[in-house]
Amino acid sequence: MRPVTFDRGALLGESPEVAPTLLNKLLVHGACVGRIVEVEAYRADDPASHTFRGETPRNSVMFGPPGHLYCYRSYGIHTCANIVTGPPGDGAAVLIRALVPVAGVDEMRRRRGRSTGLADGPGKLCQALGITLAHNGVDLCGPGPVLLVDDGTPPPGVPLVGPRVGITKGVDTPWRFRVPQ
DNA sequence: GGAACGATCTGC
DNA sequence: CAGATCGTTCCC
Repeated sequence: MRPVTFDRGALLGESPEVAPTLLNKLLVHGACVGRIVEVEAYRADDPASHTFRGETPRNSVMFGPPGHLYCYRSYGIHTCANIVTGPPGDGAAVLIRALVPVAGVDEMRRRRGRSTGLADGPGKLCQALGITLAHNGVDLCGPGPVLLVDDGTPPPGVPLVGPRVGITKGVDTPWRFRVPQ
């Protein structure tokens, strides 16, 4: 199958159901391409979500249409990237937690200042791909600088499932999904 | 107006 | 294991 930008309609379901279907899709910025291998689901009725207490200037993109990129600053230092899911008004998204580098590895190494551990964390992958807060709100279904691409690789039949990490509320909700191995 | 708290990463 | 580092949110 020829690589195509992701079908926005496939993002309209509930965040925890959509999240595992995003595994093995490609995130593209310029020459840099990474395969999504770990994600977490967040939604508005979820105390761990940025949207739990309603819309604010920071999280407004999460209340917009699906297929857009929600970027935020974490711990005052890192940028993290989410794919907005559900219909407008839902306040749901899928956090991209890890990528496997596919192309543009030299550029990723240069941005990261190291040769390994390029994109195995939500802050690391944004640095590797050059995703910043300036990309908040861009349409991943195109046209735009950052794209979500389906190259025909299916998601794993049985993803690894577990609790989300780095949060203090909703810690028992198993909405973290990974490609096995 | 101010203080507390992170959906993290790195180096010690 | 603790420091870095700063925007967002909430409370006074």
